[in-house]
Amino acid sequence: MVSKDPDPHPNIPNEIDGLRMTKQRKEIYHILKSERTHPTANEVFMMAKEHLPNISLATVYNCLEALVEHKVIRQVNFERESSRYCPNLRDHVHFHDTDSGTIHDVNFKPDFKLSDVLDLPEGIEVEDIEITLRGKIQPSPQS
Amino acid sequence: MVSKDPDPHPNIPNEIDGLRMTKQRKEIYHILKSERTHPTANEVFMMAKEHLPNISLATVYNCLEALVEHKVIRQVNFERESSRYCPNLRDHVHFHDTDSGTIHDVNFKPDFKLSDVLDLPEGIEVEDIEITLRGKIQPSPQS
DNA sequence: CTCGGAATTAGAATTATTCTTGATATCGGT
DNA sequence: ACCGATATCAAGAATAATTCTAATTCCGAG
Repeated sequence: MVSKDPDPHPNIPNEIDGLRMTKQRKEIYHILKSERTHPTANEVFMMAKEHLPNISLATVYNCLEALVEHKVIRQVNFERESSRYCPNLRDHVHFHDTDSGTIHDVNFKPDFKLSDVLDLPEGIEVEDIEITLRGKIQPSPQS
Repeated sequence: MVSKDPDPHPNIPNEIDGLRMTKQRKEIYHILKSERTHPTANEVFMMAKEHLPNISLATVYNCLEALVEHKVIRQVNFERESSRYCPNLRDHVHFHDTDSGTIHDVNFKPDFKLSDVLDLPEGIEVEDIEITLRGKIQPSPQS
C-alpha cells in the first residue's frame, strides 16, 4: 500500500477555466509564475525537467498551448524569435531591453484610451492590442 | 549590336542610402510600393518572378534584408506568421483585420506621447515602438 | 578590357514548431 | 475496485520559414 506522492503544487487548483490541471501543466504554470523572465518553450522545458525528468518538449508545447487557449497564460512574440510565455493576464506592454535581452512588463495608465492616441478610421473595432517597446535601461544615477 | 534593355524602373534611383539598387532590389522595392498589402517574402517572390523569371527566393530574402537594413522598407511580424514587408516609413500602427486577413496602416495622432499612455519606470529609454491591433471592420452603415 | 568585390543563385541546412501515433493516465458510472 | 470513454502525454517524424554555403555572375572603377 504505497501512499500517493503529495501534490507538489497544492495551491494550483486541479482545474482552471475548464482545463484539467495535470501534473505537467501545474509544473509549467508554476514555473511561469515564479520565473518572471518570459521564458521560451525550450527554457520552460529545461526547468521542468528538474522536477519531471520524463517530460518531453512536445508536452511542454502541448501544455503551453492548452494554457494559452484557456487564457491562463499568454504567448508573446518578439520579432522572429522563439515565442515566450507570460503569466501576467493584465493588459500590459512588453519592454525589451536590448542590452540585457530581458523583458519587462509595463502597465498602461489607468485612463488610457486608444482613440486618444490613434487616428482610427471609422468602423474599426479593435479586439486586441499588442505593444512592444525596445530600448535600453539607463544605469541608475545613484553612486 | 544589341542595345541594352531600358531600365524598367527609371524612377527608382540607382542607390538609396548607400545601397546599390540592383535590378532585383528595384523590382522588389517597386512591388512593395505598388502593392500595399504587406506581402510576405514568398508573395514578393511570386510577383517578382513575373518580371525576373530567374530570381530566386534566396535573392528575395537577401534583397528584403538589405532594404530593411538600410531602412528603405520595414519588416513587420504578426504572431508567428511569415514576416511581411512594408514600404511605409512613417511611424504607424498595423491593424490586422481578422475577417479578411488584410493589414491596414493606422497613424498616430500628431501629439502622441508615449508617456501619456504608459507608466514607464524611471530610466527606460524607448528606441522603438511596435503596435499591432487586431479586430474587425464593421460593414459600412449605408445599406 | 580586366579585376575585384558585391550580388545572385540553387540547394542544403537550420530551427522552432506542429503533427502523428501509440502508450498512459484519469474520470464517471457501476 | 473495475471498465470503458476520453483526455493527456511522449517520441520522433514532418513541416515551414528562414538562413547559410558555395559557386557563378554582374558591375563599376581603373
